[in-house]
Amino acid sequence: MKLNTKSRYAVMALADMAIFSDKKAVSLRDISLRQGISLLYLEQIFLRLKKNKIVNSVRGINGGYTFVKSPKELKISDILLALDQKVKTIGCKKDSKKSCNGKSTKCITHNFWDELDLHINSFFENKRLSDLLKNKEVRL
Amino acid sequence: MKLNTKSRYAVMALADMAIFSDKKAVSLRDISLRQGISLLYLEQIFLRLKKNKIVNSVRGINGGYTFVKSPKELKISDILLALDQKVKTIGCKKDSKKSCNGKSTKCITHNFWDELDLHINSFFENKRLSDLLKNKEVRL
DNA sequence: CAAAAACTTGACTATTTTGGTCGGGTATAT
DNA sequence: ATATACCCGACCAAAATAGTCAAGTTTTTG
Repeated sequence: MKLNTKSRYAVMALADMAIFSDKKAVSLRDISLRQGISLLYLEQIFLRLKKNKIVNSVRGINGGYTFVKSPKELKISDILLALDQKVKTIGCKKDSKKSCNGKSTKCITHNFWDELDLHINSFFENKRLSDLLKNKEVRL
Repeated sequence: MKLNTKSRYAVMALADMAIFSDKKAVSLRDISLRQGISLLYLEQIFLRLKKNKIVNSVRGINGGYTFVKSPKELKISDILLALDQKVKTIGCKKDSKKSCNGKSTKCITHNFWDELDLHINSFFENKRLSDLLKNKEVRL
């Protein structure tokens, strides 16, 4: 079980933004250089962050991205959601026809996976972006 | 982020075994039929469970698999480990040359991912197979 | 003993997901 | 004007996933 790079890079990039955003917009180029993430890939990621109202964009020569919510208010779960990465450990879906494995009843481990999802998602729900930056010296 | 079917089926199959093992070995054929998992796939899974001392096998006509540890003692983390599925949310490794993204320092979000791994793994560490079966009516 | 049930094992494969890149835009500050 | 930076859809190679296949071996029981 692992998180994909898209989600990971998104959190990294936004953490970077949080550190370096002193009112001004932060450009992807800068983030790319500081965090070692491909610029083109970052564009793809920020497209979705923008669509999901995590960031605003500023075009033009001193452009870049700014936060919609402040890092203090921005939940990690919001970020993952923007990238379609909510945790769904299993396939047991509430399909109309069959639940779980084609049986009419829930599979024996169903409740367990539900618990797991809850356990993981609550972690992301309770973390704000600003929490990641505590005790971080800023490296320039 | 999702668990693969191998781990999922392993837990399901072992839960099934726990319900139906009244001293006797449980055959994969029975598990396959009850849980709707491909027999051939189950074989692949149980091969690894056996190699990792989660189950013993009994050959021959009334053969099947039995538990090495009782379901009361068997941790879910043991099962996942047998299938190489310990949680490792990210790539930040302790490589000798570079940590995280090629920088000499840990990436800004490193501690966060460590926390996440810990959070998830502790869930699996604290669950025993027998815990999944509580409040379960046995369906025949 | 023969036959069937059940485990053993490695190799193989189709599909999907991942992790990006490419190319051609558009907007805006200086 | 022009350089910088966002915008966006299409594309693609490689890896992982989710199985299947084939060809066994072992053991019980009729």
